[in-house]
Amino acid sequence: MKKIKSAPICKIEIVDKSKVKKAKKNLENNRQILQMANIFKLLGEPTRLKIILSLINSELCVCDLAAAIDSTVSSVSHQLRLLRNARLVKYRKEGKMVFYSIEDEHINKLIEQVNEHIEES
Amino acid sequence: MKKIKSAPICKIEIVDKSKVKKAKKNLENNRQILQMANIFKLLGEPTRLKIILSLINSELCVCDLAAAIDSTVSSVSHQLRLLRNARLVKYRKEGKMVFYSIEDEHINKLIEQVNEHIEES
DNA sequence: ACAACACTTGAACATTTGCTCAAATGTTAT
DNA sequence: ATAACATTTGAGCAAATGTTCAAGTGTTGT
Repeated sequence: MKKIKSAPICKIEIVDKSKVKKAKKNLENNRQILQMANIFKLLGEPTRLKIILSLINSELCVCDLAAAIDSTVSSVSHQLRLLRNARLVKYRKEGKMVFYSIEDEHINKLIEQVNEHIEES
Repeated sequence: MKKIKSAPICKIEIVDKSKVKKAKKNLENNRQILQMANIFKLLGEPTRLKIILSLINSELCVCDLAAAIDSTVSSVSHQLRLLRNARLVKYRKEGKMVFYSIEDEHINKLIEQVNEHIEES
């Protein structure tokens, strides 16, 4: 049943070649995977997640965001830049103030999904 | 000259107190937020995300997983432990081999949601 | 023009974290 | 019992990352 060929990384052979092949099919689009990982990573930091959660109800200026999540304006601004770049939040300028809000409702659905997962454990 | 208007964290006052209050309401359950962030963080690393994506079609043993994502058995095993702890994957022992699979379908839905977000940019 | 303000940005620092290597565990076969 | 094997685990290290502090940008009001 098992075949013996020269070992690549593991010492053992691949156990089920067809399953590995199928699995690799899901990994073909590497650029997309990195993009997905980046979105998840951004939501995976408490500070940034709190920013997102704060923005679910309404837009907020940077200072109010800092107050809401109990952080500093500088730290929040740094994180907002990352969220902006990934199009998780958008902003609107009004005089010297900048109001941030959530870019689209996929984010809200992501939050809901994760909550469902958590509530079951 | 300096101007002191009862400065809290920012020098400025909170601009919209009611909105900040609402925002804070979403942050009350800190334990839950940390749990959510942890799930996102786990999916936010390319290696781990690839593991999850590989497991979408079928269960795989550790060695085949390593082959699928082009990594080492040790590295994969380390990451699997984290995914196991967060109940993102489950496992089944068969002799000296261990087969991993996805714990529940919320994970698949998370992946779908993120893809929808990406496809729009 | 000047100062105050809301926000952004860069650099330095400490912490976190993923990978590698080596050793350990537990299972199966001889 | 010994050997081979699939997987796990711990320590060490380099790279990534979040926060802080200070300086910079652009806008408003005097």
